[in-house]
Amino acid sequence: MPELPEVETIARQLAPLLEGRRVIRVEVIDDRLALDAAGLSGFSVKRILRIGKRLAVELETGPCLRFDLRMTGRLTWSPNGAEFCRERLRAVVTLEDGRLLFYDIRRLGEVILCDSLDAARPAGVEPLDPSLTPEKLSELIAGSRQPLKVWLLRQDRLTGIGNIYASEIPFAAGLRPDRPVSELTPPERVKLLNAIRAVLTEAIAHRGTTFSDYRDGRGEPGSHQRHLRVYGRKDEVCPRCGGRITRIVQRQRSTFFCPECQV
DNA sequence: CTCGGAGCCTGTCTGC
DNA sequence: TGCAGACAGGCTCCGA
Repeated sequence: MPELPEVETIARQLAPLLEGRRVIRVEVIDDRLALDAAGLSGFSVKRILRIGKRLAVELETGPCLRFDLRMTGRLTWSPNGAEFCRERLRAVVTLEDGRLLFYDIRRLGEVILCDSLDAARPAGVEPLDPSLTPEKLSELIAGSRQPLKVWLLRQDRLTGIGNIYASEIPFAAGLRPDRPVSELTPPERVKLLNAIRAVLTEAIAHRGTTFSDYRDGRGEPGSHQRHLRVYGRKDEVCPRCGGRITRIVQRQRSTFFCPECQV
């Protein structure tokens, strides 16, 4: 479920609630989560931040609890005294004045204890980091014969883009998602980089995209689904050229694009 | 290295 | 109504 904009939203909302608070205990409810976090009790939360599609809870003493939400993972803050649902609750981090609740319908999510923040970091480059220049993007693309959309999903190149934005970005760039990425011209690579930034930034401003399961750190749905140009809009009219939006399957996953104005 | 497919899970929707 | 199949925001593993 959550991609970079959704996890960024959750991290920004949770940070002021968790940072500086002491961890009382970490409770693992779903035994699919192979997590022993007993050693974290008593230490304070230093920072909450998003890295790629992951949410990291960094402790003062160095270790870091890493939440991979995958398709249906959800993180919510519940202040002391508030009622909370126990259904599909997979883990609970109890702090001084409330609880961080981890829910996950499909149970594909993970919670991993890392030695440090750096150990929790994925291999790829952050797409919104200023260090991602057109030259750097070309370095990352070099040698790949994958189609653009499939390449955008590679977390070892750029980290944080998922299936929704991997359709929205090629549309914003005016590029077909099935173009081999290494065949993009230098001007097309600049367009691609601008589209990556614009699409992710706009989605963050809308607190992410909600179809069914995603909720932000306050338990509220995002609003970016109202602003999606092509994702989930098969057979609808292209908002740019009036063409017909098409769905194709790449690597067993849906891709949406306009065959008229994406070249 | 790349690629395609299966698998991990649960839930919803569609069509017969 | 019942049931099979497709599909869903992700990722890893395997063999070719």
